[in-house]
Amino acid sequence: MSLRDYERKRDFAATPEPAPGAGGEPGSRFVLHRHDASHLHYDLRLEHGGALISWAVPKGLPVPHDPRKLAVHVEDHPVEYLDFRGEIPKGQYGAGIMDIWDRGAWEPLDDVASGLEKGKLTFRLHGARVDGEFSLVRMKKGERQGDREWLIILHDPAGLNPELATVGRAAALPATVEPMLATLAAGPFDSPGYLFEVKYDGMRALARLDAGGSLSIRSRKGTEQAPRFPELGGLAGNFLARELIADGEIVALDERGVSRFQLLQERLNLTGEAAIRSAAARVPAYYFVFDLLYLDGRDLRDLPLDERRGILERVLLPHGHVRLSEIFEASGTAFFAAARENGLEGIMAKRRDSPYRGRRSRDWLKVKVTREQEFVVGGYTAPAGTRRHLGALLLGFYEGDDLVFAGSVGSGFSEAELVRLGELLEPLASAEPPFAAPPDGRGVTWVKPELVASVKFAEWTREGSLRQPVYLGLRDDVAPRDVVREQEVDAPPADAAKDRPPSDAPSVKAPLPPPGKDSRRLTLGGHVVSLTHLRKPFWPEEGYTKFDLIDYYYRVAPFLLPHLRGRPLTLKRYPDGYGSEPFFQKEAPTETPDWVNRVAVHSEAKGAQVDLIVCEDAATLLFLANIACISQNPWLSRVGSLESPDHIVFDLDPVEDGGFAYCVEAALLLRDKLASFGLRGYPKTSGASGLHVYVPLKPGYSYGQARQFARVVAILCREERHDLVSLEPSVSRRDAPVYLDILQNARGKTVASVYSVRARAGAPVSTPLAWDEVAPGLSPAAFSIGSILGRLEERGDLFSETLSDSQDLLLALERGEKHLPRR
DNA sequence: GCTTCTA
DNA sequence: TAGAAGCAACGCACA
DNA sequence: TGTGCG
Ligand SMILES: [Mn+2]
Ligand SMILES: [Mn+2]
Repeated sequence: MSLRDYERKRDFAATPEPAPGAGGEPGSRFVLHRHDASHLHYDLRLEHGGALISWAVPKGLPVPHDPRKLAVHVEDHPVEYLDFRGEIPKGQYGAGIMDIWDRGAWEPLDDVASGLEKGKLTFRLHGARVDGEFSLVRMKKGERQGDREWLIILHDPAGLNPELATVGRAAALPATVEPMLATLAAGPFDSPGYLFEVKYDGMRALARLDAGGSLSIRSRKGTEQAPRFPELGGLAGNFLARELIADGEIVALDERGVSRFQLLQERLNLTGEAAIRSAAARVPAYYFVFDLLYLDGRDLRDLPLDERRGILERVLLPHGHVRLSEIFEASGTAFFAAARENGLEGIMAKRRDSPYRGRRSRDWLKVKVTREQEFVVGGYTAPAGTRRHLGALLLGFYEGDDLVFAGSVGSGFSEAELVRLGELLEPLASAEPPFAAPPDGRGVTWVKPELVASVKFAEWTREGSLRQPVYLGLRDDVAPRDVVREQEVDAPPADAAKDRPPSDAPSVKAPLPPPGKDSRRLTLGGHVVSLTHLRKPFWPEEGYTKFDLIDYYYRVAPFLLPHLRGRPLTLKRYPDGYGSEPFFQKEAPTETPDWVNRVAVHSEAKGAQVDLIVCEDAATLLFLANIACISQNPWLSRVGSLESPDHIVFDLDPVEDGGFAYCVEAALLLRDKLASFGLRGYPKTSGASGLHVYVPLKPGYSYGQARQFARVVAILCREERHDLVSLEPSVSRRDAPVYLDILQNARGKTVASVYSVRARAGAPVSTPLAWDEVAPGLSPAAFSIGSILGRLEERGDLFSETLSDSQDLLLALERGEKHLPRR
């Protein structure tokens, strides 16, 4: 079928629908339109042979309970229709609102041409909402509508995922929202608790799309930007959403693809549609989206950043002028170095667990390559020599109600900019200096503090003025009263949860609803996790099922994830429950969803790189629980510094069953030995039979160094209590009731993490302890999936300091020397 | 628990 | 088509 | 260089 029918039915002067165009590269995309015309229906369009083969699907896609639905074959549409959404005016063909319900790639499972001919086409849709196998089958001739009636049949009923409708909390679309602002950080840092992102150099903007399709794009100051950027008018076509609020940065890109505010400037001082259109052609703007605050009836702002980002990636289809911000998961320092090399302005570091708050926050940090910030223009000096219009701008920032003088900037102006500044400043002239403590006023024209300029500079002098300032441009998206001196804060500790008011402290999640069936699909952070065999007994004596294991990990995730992030895992799987034969697995199995993070590690045996799973989010944790990983077994080091452990582990195992009380005694001995080096150890039950004591380390020690130090401490313990502590790896030669194992401090070795469930009777959990709990009477069985959540709610994460209390071994050795026994 | 190989 | 196999593998310490 | 250990 050619596009002739399509063209014949439409008047392109009257409908916003696209006229057939060049077509572009051939592909195999599909779109499912929701078409609110005389009857609400859906239109499925499959890209093939330079056009879209189209079916009207009156009752929508087939669903599990109704897997066969009518589809009416209609005229081919041009490929430009893939992106189309809008209102077709009354009187036109197909009048009504056309919206994109899903789209993506389709994959024919047999030959398309012959399938169309024969009347049977089987294919998969890989959309953002739908991922499943379907057939289109032509019904027998002779019925009404000739041979236009087909059936669309769903083959795998697991295919559809409406779960995004329950993320966040129900709320009406807010009329306005305040943007979350970042705090300046002193320098780059590494922390698995943070997401690192390109810092775009442009104009911050919140985009709001309502159910009627109208788009508003607001600057930080709240002024409407949409008319300035007609190329962003199609933003709705980039989102699988009917209503949304997104946060991002409008930028102009240089030839290397780097955003530069100076380029965007050309777009900011225009009036008149024609001028805007021609500037848009010369300097196109792009909107880089980095956050999603609202989606189709759900307010997402209280969700952690990780989850918001996951949902954003799921509903945003980056193309054209709307893009997704670039992030970097692992090392902030490495990313910063790369950013500097590539001429970026800097990087952002955002706490993964932070909610979106409409104010300046330390949860978002910016690390700048060059120092640059906004200043209020408070006056200008007369030109000298050949310079015209003005010499320098006098700059200030607000401290409370006072405008504080910060120096003058006299370079960075083009001739045209001098002219423009002269025109803008003249009417603002004022007899009174705006500064609270004005500098020498000779030759200065004071102005009302209304203009805001962006200025780059080398540093602040001790007197509080700018060294080597360079003018970058005016910006009208920042209110003068919001201009303050940006104060640097120190890089946060590696711990995501320390130095943090309790408002954002983790809390136990509400339980998942109990399973009605044996399987279920759950959407978490925009990822769909398939949960299976939910009613399989995993602890038959206690009546715990696999669902109970999954539910436990779901609820404990806010506490556990900070301890897992960045660490490769060794999987130990018990498909038939805690008493069954487990098997180990390192390489991510083929069925691992593609959204699960991995790190490539060289495998000696395979002589190749092997992808190990790194658990960064709750969805991954539930995937692991579903494949019967009862405990989580992370490395002692993290992605980015895999050769360098961030803690030492002392593993205290009772040599004989029931020897836990000896472990308690040995742990107290160990604590004292560590204290003699000035070190703090953090105890937890292993959950199985013994205790673990962690000593968090400063970055940079090798596994060998960590182990060597652990050995020194272990030997001191043994020397003091031959009768209590054995260091003997050989089981048969242990001559004391506790084996103090330091050999786990090696690359690739793992220890059951804190909050891990153990494959033991009663489903015990590895539980952090306060030292005063490490005392006679302590029982590891007291902490289990049935009992630990209350404790967590009450006491918080007693292990959070293992992520921040990094200790220096050289210092420890110096301090310990005086306590060492004489040889 | 799930994929892939083998009979 | 049912059933079985596979799914770590490396560093360390001591002999 | 091999074996036990985790
Ligand atoms: Mn239609
Ligand atoms: Mn142990």
